[in-house]
Amino acid sequence: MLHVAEAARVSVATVSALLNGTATVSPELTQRIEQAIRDIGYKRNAIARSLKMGTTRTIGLTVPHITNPFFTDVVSVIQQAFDRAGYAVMLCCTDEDLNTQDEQIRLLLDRMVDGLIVARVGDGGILKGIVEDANVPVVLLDRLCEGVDTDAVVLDNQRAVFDAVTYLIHLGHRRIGYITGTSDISPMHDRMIGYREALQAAGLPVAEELIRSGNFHEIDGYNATMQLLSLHDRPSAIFSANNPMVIGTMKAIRDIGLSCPEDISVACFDDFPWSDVFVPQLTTVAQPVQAIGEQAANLLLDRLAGNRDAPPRKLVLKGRLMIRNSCRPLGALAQSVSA
Amino acid sequence: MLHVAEAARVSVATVSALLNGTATVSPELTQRIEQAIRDIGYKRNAIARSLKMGTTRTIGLTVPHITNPFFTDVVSVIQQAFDRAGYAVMLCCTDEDLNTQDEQIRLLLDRMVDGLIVARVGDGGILKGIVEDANVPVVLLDRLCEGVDTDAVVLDNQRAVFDAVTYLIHLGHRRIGYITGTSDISPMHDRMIGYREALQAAGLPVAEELIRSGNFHEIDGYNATMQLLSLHDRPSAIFSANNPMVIGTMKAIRDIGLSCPEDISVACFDDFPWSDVFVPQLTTVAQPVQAIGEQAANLLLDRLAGNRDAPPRKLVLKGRLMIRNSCRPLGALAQSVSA
DNA sequence: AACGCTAATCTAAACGTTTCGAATGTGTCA
DNA sequence: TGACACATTCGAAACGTTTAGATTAGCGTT
Repeated sequence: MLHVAEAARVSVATVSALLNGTATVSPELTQRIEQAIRDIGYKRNAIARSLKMGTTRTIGLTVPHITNPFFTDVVSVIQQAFDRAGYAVMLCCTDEDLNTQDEQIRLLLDRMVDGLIVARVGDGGILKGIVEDANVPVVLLDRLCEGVDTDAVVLDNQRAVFDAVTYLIHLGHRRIGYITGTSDISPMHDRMIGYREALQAAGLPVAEELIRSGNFHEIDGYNATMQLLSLHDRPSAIFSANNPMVIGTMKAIRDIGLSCPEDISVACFDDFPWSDVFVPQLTTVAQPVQAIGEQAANLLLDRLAGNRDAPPRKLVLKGRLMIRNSCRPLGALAQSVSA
Repeated sequence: MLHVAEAARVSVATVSALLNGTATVSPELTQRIEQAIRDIGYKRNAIARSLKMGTTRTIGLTVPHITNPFFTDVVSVIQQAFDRAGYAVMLCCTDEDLNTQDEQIRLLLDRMVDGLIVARVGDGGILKGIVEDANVPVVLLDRLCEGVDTDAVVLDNQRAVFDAVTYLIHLGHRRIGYITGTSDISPMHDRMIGYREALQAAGLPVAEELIRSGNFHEIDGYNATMQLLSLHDRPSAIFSANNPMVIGTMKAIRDIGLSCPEDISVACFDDFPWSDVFVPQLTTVAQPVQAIGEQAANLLLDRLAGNRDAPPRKLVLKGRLMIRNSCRPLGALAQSVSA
């Protein structure tokens, strides 16, 4: 900017005023300055600007795994939304590890991000302190966090699983296996409640041996399914509360020599682009990823626009059961269908 | 830092020296400073540091679509690699649009990223100028760019498709449909050459009506496949050079009442986690995503470590044909197999 | 006792902006 | 003609660091 000012024979203050439109500058100087900018190929240094202004027009986004199709989609939507608003997005993957998350949040804060969108992990770690200090607005994504009172966008997980399991019950299933991630995060907790309540509402017992948990990875789904299938009174259906884990479920079913849906019905959380292309077409609970991403972005953008004092807003969106053909009717129902 | 210095009754220079280890400071002052840092909860401001140092420990990464499973995986690997090295990653999605890409690169450069990894779009746009000015190192990912001479990591696309199409020919296929993305990017260009050469090497004619192109989206694959399947002498196999488009291919086959592989064989580029779980298990060309991401990160980290003057390095990795069961043998071969 | 050496610490300038308040010039009005 | 308002431009401080060079203190030598 100094060079531009010299070349245009004006002060840096005038150049700045022109660039920001903070004061009127005469047509003559405008002309000279613009010429100088072109000649020099000048680009305003956003770092210096950030230092002075205290704002970086950058936000931080942390998710457990970007390869989880739910997060892939949500990240994509969020990125686009902030791109439109002229913000850059720093992306971090926490790998479901609390220490990693804390470290990354610190990294982002050091870099003076204007806001944070967090699909948190563990108990939230330093998040609590950050929200309380209230210097940078935080939006919780997908997962609430006990003791952290801030904007959030989540799914009505309990209801979504309740509906899915009720659907299985209506098909005639009585023993329904349930595979969950670690229950320290709210969606897993709420989904489990949905499962139990659906059974109870139908007057069915909750058999603890049908509930298995793992650490969100394909291999965990595989192992959990293997255990369920080797039960002497094995379930006729399995619901997987996590998308990557259902891949393991399908592989286990195949490896054990069974087939879906003939021998065992399968449904899972989170839709994905391939789900209605292949056989079996998987019945899933689809999250409104577009809406989730946009709402999260909007909440944060609203705070960034200056609306700091409004009380925390919690948006709860509805899932949608995508009924395909990976679950088959049992007993009397099966006969009436096959007849 | 000023507050810390005051609280510890030292100068800011001493605090800085301690924090950076650039000079020895006495045990006594060390003690006082560390205490003050704890008391105040001081965090070093990375923006001010960046301004002074001219480095942000942040890199920019642009890809066309993060939802394309190839890019999802590569982005994930790259993010992890830079995270380990203490760098933050700014992610941008260009949506296959050159103007968007130019704008995002400018945005990243304004923010003084230390380096750039670009899966470019169109003809590269302002990339050329940036590489020539050589202020910030650039690594090309997946796609080379004419006239842009810099580090790059790409696949041997020609060879990969050559192998895949040759495999189809060995199965007895003579009319092989080919669906490509827009040919202005190097992988699409090279893959097409691989297709043509495989046919020629086998003494087969290249029938132009069997070649269709689209814009990388599912719907384009759908339309292209519909056209191929309504040819009066329709192909017995289809190779899709792009992963998202193959979803459209599968849907078109289903909608038209055919089935894969019985009526038509399908193979495509890019492997994905679901490919060996469902029916048909898709035969794909798997890219070594882990290696691609790591190599790209390493090339850039090497430049960032100071190795600026080495000539551009171009890494060409090999794809791997994952043979599953979406392609069936034809003619005499089919009989010998079914016998 | 004066000197030089080393180690520890400090002062102050710089990085590239923004912005406040002052300075300058021009035209209007009494 | 002098006072005043207004529009335009400028000088300089500030944002929070790093760092070169200056200063100081401590200590062994001669």
